[in-house]
Amino acid sequence: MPARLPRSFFTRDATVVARELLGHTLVTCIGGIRTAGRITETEAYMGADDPASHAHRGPTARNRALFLNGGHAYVYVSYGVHLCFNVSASVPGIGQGVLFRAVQPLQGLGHMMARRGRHGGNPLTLANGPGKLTVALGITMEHNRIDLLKSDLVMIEEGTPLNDAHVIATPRIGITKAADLPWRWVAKLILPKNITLQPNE
DNA sequence: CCTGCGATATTCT
DNA sequence: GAATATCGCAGGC
Repeated sequence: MPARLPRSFFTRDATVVARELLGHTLVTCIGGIRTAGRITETEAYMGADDPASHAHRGPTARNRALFLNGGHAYVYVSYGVHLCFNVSASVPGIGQGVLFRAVQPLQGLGHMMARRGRHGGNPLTLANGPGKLTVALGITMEHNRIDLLKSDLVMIEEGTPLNDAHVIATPRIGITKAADLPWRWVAKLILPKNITLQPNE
């Protein structure tokens, strides 16, 4: 079993954590079922200085997890329907975090497919979005605020880091404020449909 | 292939 | 009342 990423990985700025998370492994062990995915798409939210961040206006009942020490889970309901999974970054009192937007299924494929129901048939679209990823991995609001370095339910294990040659930085998705900042990172070999490679890339 | 829209928690005006 | 860190469906081409 690979080692977990250490606390010092998560206590840095969210922009650094988001970039460095690519290639590592998001693991859940829920109901005795181990599922895992390679992290392929992340976004950084820089807290007080970032108008697109949930933490921009300070702590609330919902966003409290973002202000915990780096390495804690922040799970929230998006558009009243979907769950999104984040990890807190930086140090206690600073509301930074990283949104997980996509993973490549690695372990427990059958369980992920079952959790996704009739949409689980295609491995390429099993966990390629923030709402899909939480369903596939079995993440719920019960996992909000847990410490990913201590919990046996949700954890981040060491994988294979990606070189800059294999990573693209782009603007974040679905936001209107600070929409020009390139704080979304995507593993190049698994490109979302709205990205196209140039011939010399 | 594409575009429009419903669902509806939480926060802000 | 309006906006939002989304997804899947319906319908048109």
